[in-house]
Amino acid sequence: MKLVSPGEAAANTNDIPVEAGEEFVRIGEMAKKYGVTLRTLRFYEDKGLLNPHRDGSTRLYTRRDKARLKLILLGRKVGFSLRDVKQMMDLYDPTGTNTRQLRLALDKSEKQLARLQKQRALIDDAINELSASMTQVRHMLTERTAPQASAAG
Amino acid sequence: MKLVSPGEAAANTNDIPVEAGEEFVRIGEMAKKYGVTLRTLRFYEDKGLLNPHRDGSTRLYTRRDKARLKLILLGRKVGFSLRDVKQMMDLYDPTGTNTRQLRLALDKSEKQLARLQKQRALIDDAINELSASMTQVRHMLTERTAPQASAAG
DNA sequence: TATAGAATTGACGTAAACGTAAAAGGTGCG
DNA sequence: CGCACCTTTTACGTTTACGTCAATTCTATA
Repeated sequence: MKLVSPGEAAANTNDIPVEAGEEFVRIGEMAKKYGVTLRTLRFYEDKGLLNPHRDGSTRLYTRRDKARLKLILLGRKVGFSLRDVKQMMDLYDPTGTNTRQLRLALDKSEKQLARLQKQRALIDDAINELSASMTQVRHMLTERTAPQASAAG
Repeated sequence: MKLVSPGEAAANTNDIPVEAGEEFVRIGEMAKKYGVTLRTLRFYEDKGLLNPHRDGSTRLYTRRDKARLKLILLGRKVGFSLRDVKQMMDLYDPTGTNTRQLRLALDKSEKQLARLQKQRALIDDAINELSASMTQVRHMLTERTAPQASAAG
């Protein structure tokens, strides 16, 4: 199988397919296009999140893989683990309504949303405590008075 | 060295010191009092954050150790690493004004505050994105129409 | 004394998401 | 032809803060 001519923004010596319908991309361009490393793409594949075609041993990514990768990255952005993402994607059925998949996604999303809100609360707490102790420390730095138990060992 | 009579809220078979001035506490009570595990206390010691006395091989914690532990827990609460905490505590000098220590603490605190605020921003982003995609999914679940690229694989 | 509970050290395991090195195969360009 | 790149697989390393045994010892109490 032979690939076609070099693409647009490619720093690739090898051939790159940017032709018509079948759009094959190799790992290098794929990585650049989505701001991930080669290692990451191979890792995702190893975890069953991606399944690029092969030309011999060379990975060839299609827009299907791109869509999946987008989902993975979105999932990670909102705090899902790769396992969660995989679990949701594994339910995908191109022939159905994907009700089960959607329900699972919604379920996980609700839980994740709760986690995120809890996290935000924790961070707010931390910010407040930290600010308070910073005030303390500043006092101790300006006034040379009685030391509180704020930054001493 | 012999310890004294059992303490207040102790489920301890062994002796526990709750006498006058010198207040020695063993690892079990220490852990309960601060809501950490034995493993944690030993770990902190291993990392040089705590230095309890010893009765033979038995660790004996004083209020000095309690103060340090409080600081460690506060540090962790606001997101400092144990290394940071140690670095700050190592500068403690009971004979001086601890200016260096305080400055370092303030410095680290400012950076940590920035990190926390960045984190909060990220979490807010995540919450927004997640909420949006949840809305999408809900739509897809109620209407059986054209599937967007939101939860499909 | 037997037993239960507390303590000790040592050392491997865990989680997540890759990083990084190694050793090697393919390929176009000059 | 050979170099410069791209790619491959394998596999150990990293980070942080402990968890989880395991084997052993110490002590007090029944």
